[in-house]
Amino acid sequence: MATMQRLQNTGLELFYAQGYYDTSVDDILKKLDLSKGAFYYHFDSKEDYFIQIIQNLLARKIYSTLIEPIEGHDNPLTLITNCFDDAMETAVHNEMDYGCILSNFLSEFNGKNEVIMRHLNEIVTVWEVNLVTSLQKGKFNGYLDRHVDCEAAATFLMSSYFGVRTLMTSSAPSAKKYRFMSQLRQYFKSIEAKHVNS
Amino acid sequence: MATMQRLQNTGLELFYAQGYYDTSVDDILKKLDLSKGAFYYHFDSKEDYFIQIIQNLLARKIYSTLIEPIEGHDNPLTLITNCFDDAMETAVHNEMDYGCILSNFLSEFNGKNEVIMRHLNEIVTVWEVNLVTSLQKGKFNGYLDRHVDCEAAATFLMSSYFGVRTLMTSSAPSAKKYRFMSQLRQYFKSIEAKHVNS
DNA sequence: CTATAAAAAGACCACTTGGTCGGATTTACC
DNA sequence: GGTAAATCCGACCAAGTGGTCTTTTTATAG
Repeated sequence: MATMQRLQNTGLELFYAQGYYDTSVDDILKKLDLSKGAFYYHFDSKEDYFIQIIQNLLARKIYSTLIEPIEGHDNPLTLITNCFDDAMETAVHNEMDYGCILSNFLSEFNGKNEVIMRHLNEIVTVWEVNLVTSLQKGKFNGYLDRHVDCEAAATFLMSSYFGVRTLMTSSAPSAKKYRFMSQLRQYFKSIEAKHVNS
Repeated sequence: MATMQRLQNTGLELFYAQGYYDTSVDDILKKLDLSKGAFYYHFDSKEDYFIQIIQNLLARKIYSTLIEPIEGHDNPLTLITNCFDDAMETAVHNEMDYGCILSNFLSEFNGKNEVIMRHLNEIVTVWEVNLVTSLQKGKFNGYLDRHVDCEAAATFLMSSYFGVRTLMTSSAPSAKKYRFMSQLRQYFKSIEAKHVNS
């Protein structure tokens, strides 16, 4: 694999595990047995390096785990339920789970680095837009109650997901997941279309 | 005010705004016009310093804003609604809002410092216990539906609050708050007691 | 084989980090 | 006033930080 790819991959790994400010360029270089020269040949600075990681790796990761799974014409509530369940199940079985990458970076850079924040917020917006669209389509297709505020629902869903991933890291992730999912279903039941059929 | 108090106060301030690892002892000392000697006379280390801040300031702060307001014999759903609304309203009007302190620290120290994590988790647990108790009492008093899983509801509430506070920092905090609250009420409507009266 | 550029090495730099320590200065108390 | 303890100062240290720069290796095309 090309040096640049390896640098980005282990960069994301370490930044996720230790945070951006607590991970030095030397840490990454040591792990890959590379030199300063190799690093600064490919990247202008640590910040430039991180931004490229965001765009190349983080954005795709969020897309494949949180956005792509909810695209489709089925009931969005079902899709979202399964999507969250899958994502959390992966976290439960991951011994090195440190919460939602995106959420962690948001709180790490908030108020400290505007440039990086813009890139992170872009990803958040993409997720939000896709969620809203999915919910609106679901409403149009008769899965959701007509009175549901889709923007509000999207915000609520994103919030709860970010939060539960943080909470899962503190203790008993499996129990947290189970409890969260039960209440998510409860919430979904309250916004799904009341079937006036039969 | 005593030096030790000043150190702890501005310490919490800076750690909240810039994060623990990106705030140096010198930063704090410079802001207070104090010397290294003063600092290390009062505290053994930066970590010891932070732990004392957690126990003396953070714990009280969480208690007064998130725990104490939901104690009482009224409808817990109303109390929680008002509590969250107040906390978020304060954040909206705070130009220097960086999200929920507790949530931020959790994601910063997760997987990096077990000692500090234990102290943070303790606060989380206290919050959780109080929420569960409050909900159970509400169920007993006929405010909540009999089938509600109070532990699960507490996890869900904590998650969503942590998450929305993170989301609020990225953009449009006021809108995020409004949307969040509307869906929180929606959720609460689904777990409140179905009044079979009249 | 050779010329040329891409890629990587690693010594080096100025600066910051958490932490130490001997001494100076306040403060409290007899 | 004297004295002892509490408080604080600030020079100093080793280890690390992001970043630069010259040199060497490696690949590639003629």
